[in-house]
Amino acid sequence: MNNKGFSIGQVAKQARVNVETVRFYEREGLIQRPERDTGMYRQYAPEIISRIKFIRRSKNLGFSLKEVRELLDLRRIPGTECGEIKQRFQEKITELDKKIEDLIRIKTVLAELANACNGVGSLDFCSVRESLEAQVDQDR
Amino acid sequence: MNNKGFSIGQVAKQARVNVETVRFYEREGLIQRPERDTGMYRQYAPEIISRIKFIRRSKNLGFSLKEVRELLDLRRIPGTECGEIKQRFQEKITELDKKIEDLIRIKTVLAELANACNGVGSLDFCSVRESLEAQVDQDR
DNA sequence: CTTGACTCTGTAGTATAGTACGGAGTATAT
DNA sequence: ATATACTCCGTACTATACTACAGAGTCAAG
Repeated sequence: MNNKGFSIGQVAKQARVNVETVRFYEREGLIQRPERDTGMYRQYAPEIISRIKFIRRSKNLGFSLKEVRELLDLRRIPGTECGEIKQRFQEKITELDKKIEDLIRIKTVLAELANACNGVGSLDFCSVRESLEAQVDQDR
Repeated sequence: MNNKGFSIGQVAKQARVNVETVRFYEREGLIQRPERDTGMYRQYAPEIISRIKFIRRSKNLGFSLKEVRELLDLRRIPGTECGEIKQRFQEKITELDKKIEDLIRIKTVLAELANACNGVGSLDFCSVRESLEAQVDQDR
């Protein structure tokens, strides 16, 4: 080993995933194939850790790995004009705004449910229903 | 058929899922078993549609069906005090806030990436790296 | 009273996202 | 030099969340 970088084990530990997941992400094209040291061990630059965390965060927010890959690949579509790239980014940002809205909506439902519980014991089902119904016809 | 309610097909169509999914959610305890008509067909009250949409929205935001079930079951844990229920809701709301923060963070990354693209052609990788790195050590 | 659309139950199949494992090589500490 | 820990590759297994039948019953229209 000529240690000019992180080993896969170190990366996995710091990104709080396991080693197999790092290799899995590599196979799936979510992270680049790293350099290898003399003994064929993977050598990672520290940036990989934030990248893996980014992937995990995105996944945690309901993006599929395919979507995350698209997100990360936006910046280097060969032969694509800057304007077009910006356009695509804008679309993604709009998607994110929609998700944020949805989260706020769910939060509102929960807050209402929590408040509906005023007396002792069980909850008034009517208010639950109202909270849920307020969500109708948002469609998607 | 004695039509005092929606059929499973009508519900599925309105909630934009397919019929099998409605039955699947029933099996998984995410929606209640509905009344049956004379011919053993399921009869749904209109509220079911908003409930299914709520489930879908939550899923789209990275909650597992198990988590959604927990969310929906919060309001009727037998023998649980109101204060405790409220406490649990508060925990969930805190989780949601975290997700909202994460989304905003991802949005920031994308916005920065979009801006990094100023000239013509490919993007400056440094700014990409910076954007990603700004995310480090948020840990989860 | 039959045709076609819909529903029933149950089981099997699929896609996604990992996770585990076997057998072998590599590195380091004693 | 040898035990222990780490890594390699490839394949197999798992959980989650659907999705697709198969074979039978139900319903409404013509």
